[in-house]
Amino acid sequence: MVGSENLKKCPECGGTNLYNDKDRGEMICRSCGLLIDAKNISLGKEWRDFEEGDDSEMRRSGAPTSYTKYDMGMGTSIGSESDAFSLDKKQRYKLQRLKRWQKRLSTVMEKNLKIALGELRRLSSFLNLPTSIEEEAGKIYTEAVQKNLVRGRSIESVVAGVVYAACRRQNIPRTLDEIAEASGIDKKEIGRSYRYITRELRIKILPSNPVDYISRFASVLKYGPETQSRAVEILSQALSLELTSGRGPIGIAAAALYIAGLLEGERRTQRDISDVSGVTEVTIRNRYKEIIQKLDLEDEIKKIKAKSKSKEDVNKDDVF
DNA sequence: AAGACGAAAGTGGTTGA
DNA sequence: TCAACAACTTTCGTCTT
Repeated sequence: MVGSENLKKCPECGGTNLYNDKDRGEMICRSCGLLIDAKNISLGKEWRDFEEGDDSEMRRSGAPTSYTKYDMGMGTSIGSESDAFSLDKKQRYKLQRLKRWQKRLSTVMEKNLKIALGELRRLSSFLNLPTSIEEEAGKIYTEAVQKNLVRGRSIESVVAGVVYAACRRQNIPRTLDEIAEASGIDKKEIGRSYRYITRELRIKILPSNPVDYISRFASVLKYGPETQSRAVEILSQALSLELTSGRGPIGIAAAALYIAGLLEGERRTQRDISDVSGVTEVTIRNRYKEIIQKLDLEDEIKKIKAKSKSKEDVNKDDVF
């Protein structure tokens, strides 16, 4: 069973060496780096069994458990009627109390989870996130509810924060701005919930890698594949020179793209890049300056600017 | 006129006493 | 808990293309 994805061609370079990154829900051309189809949403875990022969391993009854179902597809209740007969008075009382507690807890929690998971579903489909992220976000949210971390803040803001965290965890970062726009929640509010939840649940999140932003920004800005790979190259050099420590990864990615655009003759204004990336022109300029200094690109850029200038002159001559 | 540049003041978060 | 601090933003004037 050869997947049909192998038959597709890259619209940019015509190459057939495509890489279907299921975790990210992205299709990437291996020869030119073009992001082909970001909406190619993966279904995450494959739980069906297509191997011939012994399929008993994979046979299931019922739906797969999922954190995006509020009770993971299962219900739990403490004790049954018949249990109580085998217990003495004291134990029976204890059991009753437990049952009452569970009922109260679970109804409050379930109500919360139902709303939250609905919102989560809406958000992640709006943002075109793969189900693996929805799963992880659901899992984190469930934990947060169990530890009473949602109290005092809106369900929506916590969901947004949790989605942000899940994206970061899977190295498919979305900017806070994007999530803010999709959820209608203030950026600061999302950041607050995000920090609170990750701190309280001790979720380890590595600082995001600027490279993770390149393909998305580049495709919105309609940069060609050469520019993209040039930007990645610039990034890795900047990374090894430790230009990046303590700096916001988005600003670095934006600057690398800006520089790559200059070098490859695909000029975009700082404003364009600023709009897409959500960092200001000032920050792009600052990173830009730092990077071209440390990478000795100043001369090269001067040359290119001079060249484009002389080209304009030539064009003027042509007119007359 | 639009884009690029940079100074100055303001914002929100982190850190360390 | 508070102040110092770094990164980033906002705003604005100036220079360049």
